[in-house]
Amino acid sequence: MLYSLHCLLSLYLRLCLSKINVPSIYNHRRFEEKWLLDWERRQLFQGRSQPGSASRSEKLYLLFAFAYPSGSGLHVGHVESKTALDILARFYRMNGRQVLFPVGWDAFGLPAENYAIKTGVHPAQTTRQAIDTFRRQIKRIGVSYDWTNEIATCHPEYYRWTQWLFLQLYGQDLAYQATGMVNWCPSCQTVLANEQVVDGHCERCDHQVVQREMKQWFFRITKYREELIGGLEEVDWPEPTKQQQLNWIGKKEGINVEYPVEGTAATDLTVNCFTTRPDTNFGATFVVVAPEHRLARDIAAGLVKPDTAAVTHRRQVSRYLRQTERKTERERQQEGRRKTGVFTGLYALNRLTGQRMPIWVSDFVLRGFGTGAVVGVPGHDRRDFEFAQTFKLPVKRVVVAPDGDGTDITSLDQVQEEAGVMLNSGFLDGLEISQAIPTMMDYLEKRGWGQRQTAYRLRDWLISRQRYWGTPIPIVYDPEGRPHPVKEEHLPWLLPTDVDYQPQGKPPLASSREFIERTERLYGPGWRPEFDTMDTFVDSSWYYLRYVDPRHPDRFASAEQLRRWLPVDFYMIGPEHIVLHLLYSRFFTKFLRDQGYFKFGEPFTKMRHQGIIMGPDGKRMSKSRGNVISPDQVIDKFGADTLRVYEMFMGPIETDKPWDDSAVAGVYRFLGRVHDLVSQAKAVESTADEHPAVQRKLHQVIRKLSADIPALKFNTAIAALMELTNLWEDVSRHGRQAVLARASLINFVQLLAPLAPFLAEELYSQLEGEADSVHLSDWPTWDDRLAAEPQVSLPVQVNGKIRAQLKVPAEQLGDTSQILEQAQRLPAVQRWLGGEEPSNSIYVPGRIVSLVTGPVGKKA
RNA sequence: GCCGAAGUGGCGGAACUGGUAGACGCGAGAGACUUAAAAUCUCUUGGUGGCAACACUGUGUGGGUUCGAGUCCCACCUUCGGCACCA
Repeated sequence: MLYSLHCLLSLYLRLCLSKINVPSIYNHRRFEEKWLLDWERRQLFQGRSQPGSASRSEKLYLLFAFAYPSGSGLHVGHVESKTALDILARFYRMNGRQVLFPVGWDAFGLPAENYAIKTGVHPAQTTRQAIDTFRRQIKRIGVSYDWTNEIATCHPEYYRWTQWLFLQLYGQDLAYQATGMVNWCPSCQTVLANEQVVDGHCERCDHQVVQREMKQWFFRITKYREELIGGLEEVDWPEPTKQQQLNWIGKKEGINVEYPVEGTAATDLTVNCFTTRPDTNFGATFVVVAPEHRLARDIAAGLVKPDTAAVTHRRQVSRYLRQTERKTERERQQEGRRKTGVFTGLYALNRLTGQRMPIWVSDFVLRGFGTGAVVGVPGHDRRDFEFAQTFKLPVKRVVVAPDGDGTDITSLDQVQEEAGVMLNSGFLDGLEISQAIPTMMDYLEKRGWGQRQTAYRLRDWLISRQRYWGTPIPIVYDPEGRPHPVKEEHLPWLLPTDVDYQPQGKPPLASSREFIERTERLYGPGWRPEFDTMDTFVDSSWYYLRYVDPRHPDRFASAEQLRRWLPVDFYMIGPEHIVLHLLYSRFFTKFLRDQGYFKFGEPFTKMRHQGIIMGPDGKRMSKSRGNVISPDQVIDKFGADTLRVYEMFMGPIETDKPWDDSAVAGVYRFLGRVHDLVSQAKAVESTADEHPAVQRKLHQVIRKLSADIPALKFNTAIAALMELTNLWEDVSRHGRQAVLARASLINFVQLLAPLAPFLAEELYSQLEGEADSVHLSDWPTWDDRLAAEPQVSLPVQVNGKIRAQLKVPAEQLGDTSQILEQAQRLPAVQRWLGGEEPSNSIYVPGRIVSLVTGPVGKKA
């Protein structure tokens, strides 16, 4: 019964379908899975040497940002950039390049550990599950990764080299221990990374985070700060990204000016202030030091005593230091720009003016930048002005603003920071700021009052984390507490498994008996391991090196493979959170180069960013908003090719764009038409018999895709394919009439291959049989002569407005005088010229004709 | 506040080096097929006026350069990212 009903239905359907023009027989389910298994079985993209013509020599290393396998799986935003890179990989393979396209997981990290604290499930288990999910989802979208060489940072075979890298840095004194301020959550009893501090509160328990001083491990990245600036000139990166790196390094040229300190019995006391604007020093009226500054501490400790009211000042300063120390991040943020501070009772002598400048302590001065002391020029620095206003300190004008305002400065908007001419400044009077700065620097240096100095914002990298799920720091302490490197033969220095990762106020590793016993067994009684693990940025900032030789047992990668593949030719990475990762990666690269492991100093030759795919509501996709689109849903309904082509068609890869369900259906329709068109196409005998317009379009499209794909302009590439399809359909009256030769049908399918690899493979197998793969075929070539339009329609402007079109055969496009004459004779042009002779005639070959009446050189 | 990016139809977007603004897709409207719906196909689709030919107008705002400006210059407005007392 059911069966006969089904038969009737399908018969009916077939009858209906035969009546309408294009019976859509495209069904992705029939073949996507099949080709996936086929590619895997034939190991099409595995290993680092693909089969193919002998010309496959030039290497191409394509790198996708290291992915953290989160528990919630992939969403369609991840698909975009993976697909983009996969298109490049497939395109370049077809173009004879030797392609390295590896995959791996940034598998250590907090989410898995937090989940473990909540549920008790071991992070290794959740991580493995998450990776399995990611792998399955990525395979489904047809990304041609080399899966046999997959890596994960949580595998001992990976992290032994992370530890090795630490030891190399340690050996060169670039890894060191120091006391530093860290974010401490009193409720969770643990240190938090900066990213875990949201609005001054703990990300997990919402408790206020406090600053706490702890002994920590640092990497001396600042050693490379100049090279990290200079190297940016060598690379092809988006300018804003370079700018962000520069801002982060924050190089500032200035001068340290030394002021004698007065008002105390000590005679040789000075205070050293860093400034980029010594030109305004005639306008300096006070000095401020950071609470951590030595002078402030000495006063609080009673080591430096002001001549007058010494006890009061000491008491006030030490109270202020205690207050600021106790301040939470939140309190500082809430304070905003409101200024606090106390007078020390001491004065700095401004030797330019002979004036005594009161020395204050205030926490708006940062200890980590410059000298931790600044000279206050309230007339020409907004911050200094606010401080002067709060504490009623004098304001003096030494620059006339470009608008000529030379009156007393009484409001913030009068504070002139940028441009102007000096006054009330002795020998600087009348000079522009830009000239006054070097003049003053020379003057101060000549007298020994100051010394030119460069300041940087970049600090050394704090890598210690009191966390479980990370790479153990390969350090052991002797019974006296002195650190020693773990011996290389003891690597990998395994992460213990018998730990209690509930927060207890000490690092989770401290709870492992095995870890301590292991250390004592290998190093002696009383020895203890380092209990901290490394920042996961350490793991993820050298992975691109391991990728070239992921199974090498004795080195992080062999010299041969490093030489062969690096540097990375193209890096695709999101625009957010890139500053640190890129700085760290570049730092490691420069370090290992200096150790002689390779020659290059910049790891990523070319880099581009992908945008964010927003939900259908135009907002960022998130679980709580309920606007997350999963690739699995889309693939189930429309197939992986539709998902890929749609995402590439949405717009430029680097911009943010919203998801649109009905546009997805549009792409599905397009692929359906392509499928039907090709699979039903009858071929003409030879390319000589092809329909000229379709043939021309095909060659134009081959040319366009050959340029658009390497330029990542996938949206216009797909539009071109649609145009070709539309034309082909029109001309062939929907697939019934042969218009192209077999060779051209194959070319069309090849154009499709990088973008819609499943459909292309299916159609290719119909045309060529199943023995070959379209993905191993050679990218089609075009013929410029066949692509040329035989006739061009030239717009003709009269006085700047288009009034007519002139049809010109292609071979006559170079004949300027004839074209101008013909254009002038067009009826519409005659009408608009109104009988006048043009005073100016312009012909831009192949583009436009422009005729102008009236006086030459003037607008009509 | 500072640094950066971007503003084009109802929507996503296209436009080479200053040379026909709106390719391609979505949506919408009308029609064909159908008992009907869906699907599919055909046509129309920036705005205003006109039966039409056609004209005017139009790329955030206001100026400018040019035969010609979405594109270049100046000023401003808006939105989105990043940093945030960095001397």
